[in-house]
Amino acid sequence: MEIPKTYDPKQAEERHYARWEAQGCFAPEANRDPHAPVYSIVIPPPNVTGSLHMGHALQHTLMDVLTRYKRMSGYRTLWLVGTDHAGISTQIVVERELKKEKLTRHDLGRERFVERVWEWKAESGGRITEQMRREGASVDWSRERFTMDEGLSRAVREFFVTCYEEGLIYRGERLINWCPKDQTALSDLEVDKETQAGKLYFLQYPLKGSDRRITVATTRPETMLGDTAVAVNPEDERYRELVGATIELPLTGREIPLIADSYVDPAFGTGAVKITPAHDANDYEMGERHNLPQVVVIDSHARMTEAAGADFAGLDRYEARERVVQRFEELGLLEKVVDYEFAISRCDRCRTVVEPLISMQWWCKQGELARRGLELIKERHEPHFHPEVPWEKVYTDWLENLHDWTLSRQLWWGHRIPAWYTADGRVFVARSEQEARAAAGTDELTQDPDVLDTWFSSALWPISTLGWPDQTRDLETFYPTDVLVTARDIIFLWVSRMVMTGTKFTGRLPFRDVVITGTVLDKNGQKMSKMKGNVIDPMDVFEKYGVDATRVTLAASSAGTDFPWRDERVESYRNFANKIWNAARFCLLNSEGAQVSRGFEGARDTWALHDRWIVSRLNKTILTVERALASYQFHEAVFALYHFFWDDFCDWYIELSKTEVTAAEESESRAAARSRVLSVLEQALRLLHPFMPFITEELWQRLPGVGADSLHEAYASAEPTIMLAAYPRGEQALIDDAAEAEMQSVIELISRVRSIRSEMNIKPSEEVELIIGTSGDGSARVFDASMAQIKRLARAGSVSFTSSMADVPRHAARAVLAGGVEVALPLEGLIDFEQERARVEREREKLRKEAERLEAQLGNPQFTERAPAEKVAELRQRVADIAQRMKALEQTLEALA
RNA sequence: GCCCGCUUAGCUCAGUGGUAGAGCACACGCUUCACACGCGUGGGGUCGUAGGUUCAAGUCCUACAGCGGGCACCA
Repeated sequence: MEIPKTYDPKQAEERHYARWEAQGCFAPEANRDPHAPVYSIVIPPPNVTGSLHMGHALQHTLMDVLTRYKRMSGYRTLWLVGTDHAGISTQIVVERELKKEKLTRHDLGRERFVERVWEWKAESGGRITEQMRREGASVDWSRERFTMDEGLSRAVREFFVTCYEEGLIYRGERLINWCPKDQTALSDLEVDKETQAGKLYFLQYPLKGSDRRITVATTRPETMLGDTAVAVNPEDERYRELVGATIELPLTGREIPLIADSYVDPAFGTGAVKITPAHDANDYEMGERHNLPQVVVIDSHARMTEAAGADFAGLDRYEARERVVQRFEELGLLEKVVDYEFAISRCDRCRTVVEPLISMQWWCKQGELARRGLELIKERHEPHFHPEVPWEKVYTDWLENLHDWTLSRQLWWGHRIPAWYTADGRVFVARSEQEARAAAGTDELTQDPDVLDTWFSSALWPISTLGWPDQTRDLETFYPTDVLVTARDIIFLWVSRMVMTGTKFTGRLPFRDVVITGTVLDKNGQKMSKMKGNVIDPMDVFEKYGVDATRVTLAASSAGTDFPWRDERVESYRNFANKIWNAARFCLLNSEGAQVSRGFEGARDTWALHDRWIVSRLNKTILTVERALASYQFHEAVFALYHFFWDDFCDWYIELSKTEVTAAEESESRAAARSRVLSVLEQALRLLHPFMPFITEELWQRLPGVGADSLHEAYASAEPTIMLAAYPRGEQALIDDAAEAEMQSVIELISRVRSIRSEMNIKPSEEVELIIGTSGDGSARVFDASMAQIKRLARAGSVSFTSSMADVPRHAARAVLAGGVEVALPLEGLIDFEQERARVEREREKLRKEAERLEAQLGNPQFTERAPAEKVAELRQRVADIAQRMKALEQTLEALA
């Protein structure tokens, strides 16, 4: 059999995914057991415009690990996939395309533009799904959904209309976040607050009928053109007698009142605040309280309006700022300008500074929708966040402090708001235009031009993808889902809103668990961003190191906290993949006459020590993996598998088995040993499959004796594939602590001999003689049974036992093992007595210190009284062991004297 | 301002009250018939600081320091 020495990921990756998909392995229907338990996950739908980033790769890896694990465990498993229409992002992308043709969306008109977006989606939307195939994501493509599919759009209308009828959705004029570039309203969650170095301007306003002036401080002087009051704190002594006075607002000729409001902080600035109800959220509220007029001086393009006065109309907001400041200076009304750091809001799509504007929009009341979710998290900790700290609290705090949600967007791409208006301005909200016409009693209706926030349809994703509002079989079977795996930045935008819709429309939470992953940072711990140019494309990493290595790296790094991406790390897992490849290569090159299925036939007491040991280690590993995955501790599962495979299986088991496995003569025992090694390998491949789907399939397919019989019974009729093989179950009965202890003593013996060899600079090719001194406690029997292995791995030509170390030649290096077993290597001519004594004395000193510490602890009556009896016994045992070893070391020193 | 997280080997990080761990890096040796993307052997730690709880603290509590994050209407 020709097997290359180095694993080439690409050829495996290209072959297997297409086959799995074609054979329907990903769909829950692959499972033929009518009583199978159900496991389901819905993917957070990536933007259809996008390409995968490291965060996706991380989340998808975790979801795929869970999905493959549950599928192999016999669950009827659905990982539902789809993409999001991503309103603003997609519209921007297509507008950018149009710009290349020197066109704007307005040139095309709404209908043609929307067609154009659909065309674009048809051409480019497949990129992200192709990338998901590359990742090995075992999603069910037969149920792929898009948030603008007819079914999902129907769900959106149902949601909207129901809430409208219940008074949860309403239309109203309020101050909103407006993006002057994208020309749309944004919700509070779609703007990023940023601190910025700027200036604080102190402007003086003259009082009417007096030469007094009142000074106000502002970061946005241009808004003074829209001031309709100045406010002070009613308790503020400095201004008390001025309340009610009239101010002559400079540059406008307008007269505005000086009012009192307890919102004003007397300690900040001058204690007097200019009030611009049309352009500031706080001022808006104060304006409502005091019935102040709203003077709109900035328009939707962030330019000054006619109302700003002839000198300013048409100016950009920043030009206007300069000119206002200049005028104040000319008038002698600019008191001072100081450096000041303040927060500005940017559109999270285009980074433009948003403008607060008063605008008519659709809103969704959040309080009532959130109530059930709040009860569940507070009373039952549902959904259960992983890690629970800090996300449960973050989520709870947000639900407790909700503002109404701005639903409408002034875009063309998205779900059109299902509201129609008559010529005289009456509004009809309905599931269809026909319904609206019937209700209005006229066909002369105009539909609201706005579309809904992208997150509105996302909020329905777990139910709409399964068929809601119809009570479909899928909805019945797969809802609620088991777990949601996502990033922290959409806990509010998405997670909380799915909870609202899920509890409202089904009475149940859409998922039991929520796994919040950390963020993948660059190698310096910086957030990746296109602007910084430090983005690592997962496709490049796949290309360089292979998909499996990348997946394991991500799973191993995901302890819930952010982590820097380091090539060294993925390199080490690339090496791991190669290790797996070569271990399998060894097994296959020595597989003649062997079969996986014949691995551990026969009574256990006929197995060799290392066989009982590896089976015990294997089962402990399986139990660890089970426990780790049940609590989403992916890194723990990876570490357990990595160390089992590399340390236990490769470094020890294969080496311990080599004498038999590589025997030149064909024999029953050689075939049996080969079968056992193959069988452990095969179990390990199954265990690794959810993390490393490609290499495990590639190798599994080549193993002798795997086939239809290897499949989980739920998939009995399928084509053989490791992804439908049964995931190993950990069996307590196969854990053999005695075998592990015995094996440990053999390993210690070999390691100590190797250590001496290394210290004594004995060439690896040179064989040594070993004399083992045992005190007749049965350890001689253990070593004797593993004689061939000890000889091979310690490179010993001969091994003999003695009951008295006094017989050992003086020219020997010695060591004392746990349990007082002694080992000596006669090394005529190589021993420097002085040096050897120093070595032994160092060891004795180490033991003496440890014994001292332990004895002090045992000498403390509070310890022996209060600590658990087993702890005390364990300590006594250790002290006894040390005493025995010390005694042996003393004798060794005497022999060297 | 409020809330939260982190601080463990040179680096990046695991760590469940009871003998401090991994990967990488480093040092020495190795064409040992699966693998140099490897094998063997080593060195390297007062677990941020100061208190407290406990028989016992890297682990639990309090304060402080440094770093990072989230929320917030201070002009």
